[in-house]
Amino acid sequence: MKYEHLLKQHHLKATPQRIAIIDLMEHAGHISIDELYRSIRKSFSSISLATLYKNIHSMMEAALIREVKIPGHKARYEIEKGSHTHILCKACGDLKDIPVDPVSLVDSGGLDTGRYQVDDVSLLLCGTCPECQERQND
Amino acid sequence: MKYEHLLKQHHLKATPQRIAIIDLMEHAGHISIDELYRSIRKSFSSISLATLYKNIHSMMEAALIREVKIPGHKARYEIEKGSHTHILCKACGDLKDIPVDPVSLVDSGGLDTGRYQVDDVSLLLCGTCPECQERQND
DNA sequence: GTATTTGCAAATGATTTGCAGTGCT
DNA sequence: AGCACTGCAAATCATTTGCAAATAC
Repeated sequence: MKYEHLLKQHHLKATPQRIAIIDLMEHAGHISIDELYRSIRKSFSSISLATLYKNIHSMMEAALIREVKIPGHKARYEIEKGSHTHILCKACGDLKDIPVDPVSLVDSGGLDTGRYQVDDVSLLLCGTCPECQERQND
Repeated sequence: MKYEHLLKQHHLKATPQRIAIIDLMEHAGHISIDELYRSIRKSFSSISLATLYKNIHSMMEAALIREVKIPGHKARYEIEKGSHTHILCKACGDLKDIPVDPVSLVDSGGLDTGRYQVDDVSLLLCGTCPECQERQND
């Protein structure tokens, strides 16, 4: 199983609980703790919230997943997969990825970062998705 | 008093508590609820945490302040003053503004936002500040 | 004068912790 | 076998709420 390998790469034991977490996260894209809890219980009814929290924590330490924080929303989590941009619909709350590397955008924009050594950039666009735009025209 | 005017512009009553909150926020730049609470009590010892929460909430609704969320940190709040960029030092947690408008950066970068209607952009750089870089060279 | 705001205390919600038992490697 | 992980319950921390008294306009 591929997730087993992914976990071991990051020096974490491959428990069924962790595999289920990664599996759901992979398919949901971005997911909050309580969405994760509700979904995971459908296939793994004995899992506890504490286990979820502990694993989210250790997987973040191991840099296997990443926390995405958005004003006005709960934190969501995504599998770490290189620098990309997020776009949020303020109306329906949907969050999507855009395959644009913010690092190169900042570099090409010639942004002056003073004497800071910058190693990570996050970019979030907020607006209205096509579906919600239509809905608002009623 | 200028803050009184600012509050009324946003249709909020100018109470001493609110003026003190804005005053501190203006000077601190970005501040979390509990930093705010600890600081504000020095000059306004009777203020309650509930009042702080209620006011942060109404000032956000009135778009007088803005919430800044950062992975691994508590939310901080800043006075709303046009689009700008944030830079965070991972080592000391210090957060600064950079006078660069992310909207124009995105526009000039020709980023494809599909059929989204984008009206707000936030950009966060993470790295190490000059002071912490030196400290790490010991 | 009226509607809003404040501060308290209690309620709720979110996250963390300790520990005994279980399971991965 | 040994150490890390799980699940439970309890502890802690963060935020919200209800309400009576105070205050802005």
